This record gives sequence, C-alpha cells and structure tokens, in this order.
Amino acid sequence: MADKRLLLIDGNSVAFRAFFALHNALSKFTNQDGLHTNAIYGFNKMLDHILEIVQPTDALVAFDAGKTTFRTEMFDNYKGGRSKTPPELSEQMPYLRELLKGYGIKTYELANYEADDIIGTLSKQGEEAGYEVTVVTGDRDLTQLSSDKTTVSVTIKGVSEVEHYTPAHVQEKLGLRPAQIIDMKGLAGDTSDNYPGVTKVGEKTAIKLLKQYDTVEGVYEHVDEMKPSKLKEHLVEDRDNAFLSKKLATINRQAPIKVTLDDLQYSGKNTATLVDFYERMNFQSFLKQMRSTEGFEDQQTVQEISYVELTPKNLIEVTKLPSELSFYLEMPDKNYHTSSFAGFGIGCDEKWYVSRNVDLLSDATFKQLFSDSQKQINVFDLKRTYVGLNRLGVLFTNGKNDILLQSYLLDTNDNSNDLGALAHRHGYQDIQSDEEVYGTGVKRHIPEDDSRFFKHLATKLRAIQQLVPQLQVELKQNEQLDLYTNIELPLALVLAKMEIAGIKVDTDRLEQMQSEFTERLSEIEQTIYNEAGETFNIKSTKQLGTILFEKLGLPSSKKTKTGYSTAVSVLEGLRGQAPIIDNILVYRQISKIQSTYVKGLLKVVHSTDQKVHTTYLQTLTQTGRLSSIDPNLQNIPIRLEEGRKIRQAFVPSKTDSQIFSSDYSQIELRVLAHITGDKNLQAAFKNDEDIHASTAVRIFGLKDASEVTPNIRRQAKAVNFGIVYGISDYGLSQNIGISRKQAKAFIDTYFQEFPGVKKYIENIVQSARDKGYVETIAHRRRYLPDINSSNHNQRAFAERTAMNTPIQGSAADIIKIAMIRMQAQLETRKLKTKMLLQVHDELIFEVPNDELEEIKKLVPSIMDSAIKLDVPLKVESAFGKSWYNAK
DNA sequence: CCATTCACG
DNA sequence: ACGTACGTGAATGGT
Repeated sequence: MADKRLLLIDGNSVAFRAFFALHNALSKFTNQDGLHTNAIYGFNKMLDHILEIVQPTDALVAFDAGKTTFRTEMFDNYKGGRSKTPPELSEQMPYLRELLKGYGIKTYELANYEADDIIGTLSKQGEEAGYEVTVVTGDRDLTQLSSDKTTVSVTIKGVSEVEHYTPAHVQEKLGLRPAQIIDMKGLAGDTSDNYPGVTKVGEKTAIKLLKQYDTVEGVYEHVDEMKPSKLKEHLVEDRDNAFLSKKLATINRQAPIKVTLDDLQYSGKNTATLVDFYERMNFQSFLKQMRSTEGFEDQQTVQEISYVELTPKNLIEVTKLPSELSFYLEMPDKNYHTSSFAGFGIGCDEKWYVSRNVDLLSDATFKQLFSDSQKQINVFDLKRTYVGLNRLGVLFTNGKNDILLQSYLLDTNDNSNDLGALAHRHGYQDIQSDEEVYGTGVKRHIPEDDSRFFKHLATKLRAIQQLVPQLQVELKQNEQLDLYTNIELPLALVLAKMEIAGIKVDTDRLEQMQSEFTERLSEIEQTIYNEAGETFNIKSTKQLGTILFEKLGLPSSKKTKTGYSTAVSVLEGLRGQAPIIDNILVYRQISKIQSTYVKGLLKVVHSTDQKVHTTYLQTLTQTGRLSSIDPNLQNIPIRLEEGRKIRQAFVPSKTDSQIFSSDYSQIELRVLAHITGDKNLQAAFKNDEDIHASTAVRIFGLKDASEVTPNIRRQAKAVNFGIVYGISDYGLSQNIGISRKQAKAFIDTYFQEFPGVKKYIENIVQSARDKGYVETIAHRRRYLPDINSSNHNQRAFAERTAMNTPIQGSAADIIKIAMIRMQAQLETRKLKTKMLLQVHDELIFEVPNDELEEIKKLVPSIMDSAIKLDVPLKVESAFGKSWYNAK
C-alpha cells in the first residue's frame, strides 16, 4: 500500500444511487422528525466499506454546486429533461454533509462546475504528488479518470458493493483505453445527460469505430475513406454533435478549485458527533456498532476543562469576574417549582466556579450580582433560572441571553430541554448531554463524584458562552433580534412572575365535587352493567367496543388502528338505538371531570399556600403559543355546565379581591383581515359587525343580518373556522354535517366574496414553497420541510399549516406584547393586582376591590393597543368571586 | 411507551 | 386517487 492514499467521492451521484437502492424501504427510513434517511443510511454503509478498503490518508466528497455549469453554457439542454430530484432526497442533502463532518471528511463544491470536475482536478494533482487515488461514484463516465495511479470504484447493486475500474478493467469491459471513454460518449451520446452524439450510433458501434480510428478526431480524418453507408451519412451529418458531445463528456481536470491537497488530511471520525447524529437520524444499528467499538468511552470525553469549587472562603472571587457571565442552576426534576437543587456554576473565559451548595446563592454577593444592571448574565432557560433563584430568595433581573429561547426562535423544533443536545445541534461538541452524565429513567441521578458533576456544570457554562455570539448572528440574519429582545426575553420574566404568583384553589369545593361525582358515577356504572348484562371496564375502549358492537350488535361505523372507535362522534350516531349509549356518554363526561380536573387538580395543589403553580412552556409550540403543564390551566372546562363548575374552585388568594378576566374577541379572524388585506372582511370589523352573521349574509346571498337564522350563523361560523385552519371541503362537510359538494360550494362562494383571503392563501403557500418557512407579524418563523413533499398528504398538511401558522402565531405575538406591557403597568403603577393566567386569547387577574375600577379600564386599553392592525382589536372583560363568576 | 379519548383556544 | 380541518396536555388501558 502506498504511503499517501487519496479518496475522492462523487457526493451527488452516490447519494442518488443510495436513495434509489433503498427506495422500496423509503417509509421505513424516517427519523423522529419525519425526515427521510435512506440515502444517508446508504451513503454511510458505502463510506464504511470504502474506508475499510482504501484506508485513506486524505479524503474529500465533492458535490454539484447547482444546475448551471460551464456545460449548460455550451449546450443549454445539458441534463435537460431530467426529472428533478425527489424532495425526499433533497431534504437529506444537508444531513449528508453533517454525516461527513462527523466522519471528519471535507466536502467541497464549486460554482459552474460539476463534482466530476473537482474530482478530475484533484485526482490529477494527487497523481502528480505521488498519491494512490481512489474515486467513488455511481457514474461510469468517471472511469475515464482511471490510470495506473487512479482506481475508479463504481457502485453496483445498492451502494456498499463497488466495481473497481483500473485501465485493465476498462479494457476488459469495453475494449477501450480510459481516455477513449469521452470519444465513445462523443459518438454515442448520453441519454441521461441528454446530449445527442451521432444518430443511430450507440455504445457498440462507437466502440467498433474507436478500435479502428482511436478517437473522434481519428474517425473524422478517415470518414471520407469509408464506404457509402447509412452510418457514414449520419457521421457526416452529425459531425458537430459528435465534437460537442465529446467536449461535454470530458471531465475538466483544471477546474479553478480553491481547495488543495494539503486541506484534505483524513484523521478519522469524531465519535461524539456521530453518536449525536445517529441519535437524531434514529440509526440504531450504527449506534450499536459504535458502542461496541473499543475505546468508545474514551472518545466520548469532551475537551478538558478546569474549574474551581466555590466555597464561602473564595466567594469574593465572583465579584471580580468580568461583566458578561454564564450562569447555570441545576434542578434535576422537570418541575422547577418543587425540584431539589443540585448545584450551580458561574463564570466566563475558562474561569468556571461551581458548587453543590446552593445556599451560597443566597449570600449578599449573589443578590447584588444578579440585580447589577452593569452585568449581563447568559443562561440556558431564563424562566427556569428565575424561578429557581426566586425560591432561594434571589431576584434575577439582569438575564441577557437565553440560548434555549434563542434556538427555539431560530427553529421551533429546537426546543429540547437539554443544553448538551442543543449545543450539538448547533455544531458545538465539547459537552455531553444530561442523559449521558446523569443517566435515564429510574437510574437518573446527579453523580456523587464531584469531579464528574462539576466538570459537567463547567462544560455547560462554557457551551453557553460559546453559543451566545453564534446565536446572536443567526437571530440577526433572520431579523429576529427584536422578537427576542423585546418580546420573548421580557415575556420570560412576566411568565415567571405569573407562575410564582399561582392561583388559589378552593380544595373544599373540589372535595365536595369529588364525593358527588363518585356517587353519580357508581350509579351510572350499575345501570350500564345492567344494560350490558355483565360488568366490564367502561374506560377500556376495547372492552366497550366488544360490548357495543359484538354483544349488543350495534352498527359499527368508524374504526381505529386498534379496533372499533368509541369516540363521542360515533356514539352520538348511535343515540336512541340503545339506552346504554346515553349512559356511556354521561359516564365519560363525568369521569373525565372527576379524574382530570377534580382529582388531577387536588394532586398538584401546593400544601403550603393552597395554590397551583403551573409551568408555561415558552419554547414548545410550533406557532408561538404558550402551553401550560403540571397542571394545564389552559384547558379548564367551560363549554358544558357540569365541567364549568370546576371554575368555582379557582378563587382569589386574598380577601376583598376578585377574579378578573379579559379576552380578545375574534382575534384570529381580525388578524386574518389584517394579513390578507381583504377589504370586505376588514369592513365587517371596522363596522363592528357580528362577523359570523355578516359572513353568512355574504356566502348565503342574504339581504341583511336580519335574515340570518341561528343555524345559518352556525354554518358560517364553521366556514370562518375552516378558513383559519386551512380549509378543505371534506373537513368542513364533517364539521357541519353537510355533503362534500355543498361544502365545496360554500368555500367557493366564500372566496368570491373575500377575494383578498383567496389571494393570501395562494401567496402564502407559494412563499412557503420558495423560502421553506412562513412568518408571523413579529417575525416568528416556522419551517415547513414537507411543503414540497411528493407525498400528497404531507404536502397538503404543510399547506394548511402555511395558512394557519401566520394567523395563530401573530395572535400569539399580540397577546405576548400585551402581557409585557400589562406587567410593566402593574409595576410602575405599584398596583397589587396580579396577572395569573394566559389562555391564548384571554388574561386572568386577581384584583383587590379598590383597584377594580382602574383595572377595568387599564387591561382592555393595553390589550387593544398592543399592536396596530388595519382593523380594530376588541376586548371583553368580566369579573366575579371565582373564575366561574368572571363571565 | 403508544393509542385513544376528551378538555381548552 | 389520495384522506383531511389548526394548536395543545392529561388520564387511561394495554402492549
């Protein structure tokens, strides 16, 4: 084996081969995010195989830079007629580059040149520098590069098997020298690259001619001597084509590449990067393979890091740190309102201070530090940190960069609660995930070994520092700095304060409800057992299905993956056919209230203050809405009276106070009117009309609102909802129980009456196709990778999302701005009123009676002026002695 | 750990 | 011809 071995891979061609080799199994190769991975997988297999054989000292993967090249300039139909790359393959290309990064192999592309030319140029340079060169490709044209120093390996049967072309092998297969490949292509042309060659001349004839005359030039020098024949006529006729085709087939071996052989050293793969990558691609077999490799543990370790353990004695040192710092507070449980504290770290520029003793944070040193406006503290998850510090009696007012919040804004999928995983996704490798250090499931625990724990804390601080400038640049590129700085960052503090405030729960009321429901449930249960003729678990859809559709022989309509559907919509269709149906519906309703709301809430009331403290997830939803967990206070019942009574248990924590609630009226349709610019929709809001009624007038062609019956209004309302959700005739027909044809007619009329809305829908879908994402008013961004999918369902879903996200998301932007201004007003006016909850278009407060008059004016005025739209925003308010009474 | 159901906007 | 409304979280049963 030579000392210097150069491996050159044609990235596009191998990826293409890999994709089609595993095309049958396409649906099996998808990761957690729905990304197809078959080409990446196949490419990886090929790489492992070829690296084993070649053991290169230097390596590069070349990619095509784009459609236009110097060849398309020579012949504008070059590669014309080729069907475009399937989106399921294109979506994999960026990840292929990530894979190669993990393998430590450089990639390169050059505008106006194909990957072939890069490879031709480097192989020539390599030969001259004394390398043994191996070229890997799926394209046999490249065999023109084979020589005594260069082997061209062409993938066959899938991708990991290759056929090695040496000059001898070319001779054996074709009877030609490698250099004659281009002459063969000149005469025969190439259908896949769409250039013609000579009419009626294929590979066979071309080879015969070349054996006699050696080259295209040779053929034409002697064409006059040939006996008259059809072949001769074609040769003469297509002379120009032959020379052009030869030129097109010739690989440029002097492309103006910017890489040199010195850049291509190959020193083996980066295990940590690959493990992370394989996890994201869900490549279990490669992961297993890596774990079984010897020295895996060693390779996992990140770059060394030093730290100082903080103690009361050296506490003073943190005051001497520079003004911009990283801080991390470790709370092992998911719920930070109740979690224990494991430790913390602070520092910058390789001076990392760590400790398990969180009591140190309560020292005046830190109290001063965290409210010093001259300092800027960077963290991962500001809201979590704020609440944690608050529990330790420390007010945290100078948080600057929250890398969790920032990476979520950059890509809403990037919302993992693991700093290590986040860092890896942003290309920073010197950190392990919590899972790796703390373990998973029941085995998860903070290491007893100080050095292991402290090192992990220090690497977190380092990762924060490294990522802050990078994310800053990316936010700026996306025009999202304003969204971060003026909305999400201040909102994090507002939310923290709301969570800390909590809402008081009347547990006596809940317990009273619990015993009432228990009694009612056992009565209904008995009736159902009697009607069924046996006892069974009513909560089991499987058992219930058997009883209803087999034992009682009721007609089953809808099925689920696992059996009969027993959803409400199905049961409602069976009403009247058997008395058991009504009882089951009532049982379901009551037991839902009982288990989720009565028992569920009682479980999470804090015994210290009789309150529930929800956690808002600020970095979860794909639209920019908040979500609420543990408990979820955004889905407390309201539609049915039975459930609505739950709201009686949410009460003011102080005497002589009220629960006050303000909500935006029709905010999504108002946002729709603004974004689409539709004049008719805007006029309805400007005139403060009942929007569903005026929609009804338009789509049913009525004279005026007086002709709108409740049923017609209901249908118009469903159409309005449908528009916001990204309408389909089927969806609408299901929702209001009409035929699909009728639904389609409604939609068509709607678009005639509201042409601006129609135009918007067309434009937003096109823009999503072009850019790959959609945006809200405040530049919140959602990527839609499926918008160009060849799968109809996925594509249709992405199109509906493209319509809905700017609307739902802009409404979320608006209420977030209102919340920030509201909290600011409460503080500057030194009011005792507390903002407690947000339910998407509604804010709930606890208001002392003597502030009620002020709040009644203040809240709506702030909410309706949060943002200036082309239509007015409308806010409605109510208050009472419980949330139930605030209606 | 996934599927189903149902609570909310 | 495809098979559907958009965004969430919690409880439960069953593998």
